[in-house]
Amino acid sequence: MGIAERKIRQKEEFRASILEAAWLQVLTDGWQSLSIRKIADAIEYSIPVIYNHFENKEAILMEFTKEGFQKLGLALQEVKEQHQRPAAQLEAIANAYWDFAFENTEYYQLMFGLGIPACEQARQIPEVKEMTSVMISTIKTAIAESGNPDADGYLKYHTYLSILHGLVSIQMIQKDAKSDLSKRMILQDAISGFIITLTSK
Amino acid sequence: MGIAERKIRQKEEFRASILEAAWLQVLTDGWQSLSIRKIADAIEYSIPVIYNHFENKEAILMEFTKEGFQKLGLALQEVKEQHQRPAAQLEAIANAYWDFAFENTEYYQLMFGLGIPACEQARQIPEVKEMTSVMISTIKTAIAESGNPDADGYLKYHTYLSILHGLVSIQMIQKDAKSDLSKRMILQDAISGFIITLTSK
DNA sequence: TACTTTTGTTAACACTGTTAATTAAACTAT
DNA sequence: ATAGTTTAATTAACAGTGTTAACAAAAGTA
Repeated sequence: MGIAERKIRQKEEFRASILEAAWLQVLTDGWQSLSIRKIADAIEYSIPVIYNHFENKEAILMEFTKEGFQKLGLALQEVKEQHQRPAAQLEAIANAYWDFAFENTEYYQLMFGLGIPACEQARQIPEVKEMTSVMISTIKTAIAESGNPDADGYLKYHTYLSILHGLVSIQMIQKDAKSDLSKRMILQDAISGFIITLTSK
Repeated sequence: MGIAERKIRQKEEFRASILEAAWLQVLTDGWQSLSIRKIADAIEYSIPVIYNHFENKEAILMEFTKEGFQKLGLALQEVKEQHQRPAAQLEAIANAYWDFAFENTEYYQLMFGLGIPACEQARQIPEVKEMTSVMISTIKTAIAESGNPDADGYLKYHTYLSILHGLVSIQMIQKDAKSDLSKRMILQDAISGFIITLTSK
């Protein structure tokens, strides 16, 4: 009864070809341009066959999200093993994380829900500058009054904003995971850590 | 010649009514559900009139993005003025930033390009756990071997991941703004700061 | 060969953003 | 007040999107 096996194998190949065509599209024009019709066109089948293998478009994107986390996990594990001291490991992991994100922007955007069209030109908005200036000025005076007056204000500002944004957007994705209080503790922890490294040398 | 003035005023009112209807829709069902047709329906006009006031849909969303940054900027400025010491100001700003984000999630998502559909259920993916376990285990051993063995590993993990994700996604938005080297310096700065507060008391 | 199950296609539904052509309204000048 | 001009708004369509019901074709089974 190898006939059933072959069917399963064919089905698996079909599924893989869908993902392959979809990923090619994502790599070419970004995940926003992915459409069922384009996939169907690429694999030279009619549209509804795709729904025999994936419940909907979201399921296809979810597949890549999983793949992304898997790849990232492996990459982090790998660099970790190349170091002994935990501090060195954490540094290596951070660098690997960074590299993964920018060498696989499509993966990363899917994994963390990035990529609203309106944000593409967001950096040119004057309101952004006005907001950031509040932060920058505060950080600069903090540095000036600290025991480490030759720290780079802009660098520290980016660090500060990144910590804030990272905290917020991570918590925003995993909505119900934590209590408001424990979320606030994470914020407190990160910010107090930042302030310490900012004001002391 | 008050007639020209009135026209300008009417045009401004029209524009405002479009934004009002659009924002109501965003608040009700999220920015992903916003459509030109729904706006036209809400203001009881035909579809193309909207294009007399906004170049396209993106321009409408951009308007809210600007509004968001303006509101955030004002909120930060306000809390800053309530404190004297820069360190206290930075803490207050961080809290205000946090509050703004979660009291105005629609604004925040627009401002930072968050909200891909596939990410809603992303926390249940097993691959995520496997990736995070690499980080968590490293941090826990770092804590154990440090002079501060009673630190909360999960809390520090969240801080670590948030810093990384914040750095990445901020840099991803403002693509060309900085050189790769200066970006890497920001990463280095943030991570070394984190490690210091992690391993030392 | 006849029957059943699986597989694939056609065609449509209900949406989306955007725009050209056309009509209705408002204003200007005679 | 009427004729001409400019502005405003509408209808209708184009080109897409995800999704699905109804039907036809192929494959496997008796």
